[in-house]
Amino acid sequence: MNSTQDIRERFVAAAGDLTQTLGLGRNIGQIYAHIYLSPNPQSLDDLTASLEVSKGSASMSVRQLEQWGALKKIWVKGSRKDFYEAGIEFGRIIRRAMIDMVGRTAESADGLLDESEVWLKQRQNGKPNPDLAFLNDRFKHLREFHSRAQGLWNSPVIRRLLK
Amino acid sequence: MNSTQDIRERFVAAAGDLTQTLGLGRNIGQIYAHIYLSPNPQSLDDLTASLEVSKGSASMSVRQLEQWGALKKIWVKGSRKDFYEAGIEFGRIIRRAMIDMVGRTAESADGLLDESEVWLKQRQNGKPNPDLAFLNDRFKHLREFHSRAQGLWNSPVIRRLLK
DNA sequence: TTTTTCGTTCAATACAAATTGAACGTTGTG
DNA sequence: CACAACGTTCAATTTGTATTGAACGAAAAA
Repeated sequence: MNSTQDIRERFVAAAGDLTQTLGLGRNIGQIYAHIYLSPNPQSLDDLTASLEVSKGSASMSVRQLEQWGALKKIWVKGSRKDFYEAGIEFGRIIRRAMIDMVGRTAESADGLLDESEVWLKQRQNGKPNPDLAFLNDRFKHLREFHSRAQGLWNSPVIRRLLK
Repeated sequence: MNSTQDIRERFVAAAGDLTQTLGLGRNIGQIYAHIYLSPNPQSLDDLTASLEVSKGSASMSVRQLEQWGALKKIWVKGSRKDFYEAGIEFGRIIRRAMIDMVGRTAESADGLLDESEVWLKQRQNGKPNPDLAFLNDRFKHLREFHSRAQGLWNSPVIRRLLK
């Protein structure tokens, strides 16, 4: 490694790989890493120049990162461009990103569980049914884990990190 | 919903959607959900019949789920097929899956951080350099979060859930 | 032995999502 | 006014990866 620029590029690449494996694209990670390691606020054109991404992609990525609190828009007098600097509260950022990504799907799964348990209760009057009993066990097990996970998510320990 | 089979199918679909948005394919979620909700151990052929997936895909998905402890191979006398039943320790499963997926990438990022800090220290002798100082701050910030995250990951609260 | 029944592999394919870039609306500028 | 400098949008394209299916090897059955 010869210059600070080399370090930056390696971090940008690493962050890109990370967000890639996480299912977000490469640009998200690269753009955030670049701005996080830049002393000065960066404009869209800075991004398209430093990283090699299209302006459209930069615009969309920046907006998403902004929604997660990962970037903040900065006013710079004398220029009518939008500049961005990095938010550094990783915990809050991660929390918002997770909610944004799996939130809807998870909630829909929760709803299905509720619905299924109601349906099951309505059918548990008559003669004993092994199949219904088995499903009932599974749903109970799901509920227990869901409850524990919910509790953990709201626990002080987690809140301290993801605050 | 008219029968237990309908419920199963809806859960299979929901699980497929969930693993899809998580970046794993649909099959992983569908296969696990199907076996989780099946009173009897299931063979590869059962899977290709119930869900509509190829045998190759079922074989690979089952192996991955097995590595995460999400499925256990069961011997059934009289048949030379492999049968599987569901592991129900979600916490352990999730933990293993996370390590398996982001582990390598995260470790490589850790290594880069170590490497960069060493490099930075070597250059911090001479005259004060604002650029180096800024990078130093960022690395320090990264280290702090990394340390907190590491601590949380190994905390009793988390271990209780992901055990 | 030959034949069938398994599970596995991997190159080809299909699919979903990320990325592009041209066209557009808006707002400042000369 | 016309023109330039922005950021945004979205259909088209590219990219990454999940999924397929034919070919294969192993092991039991006939």
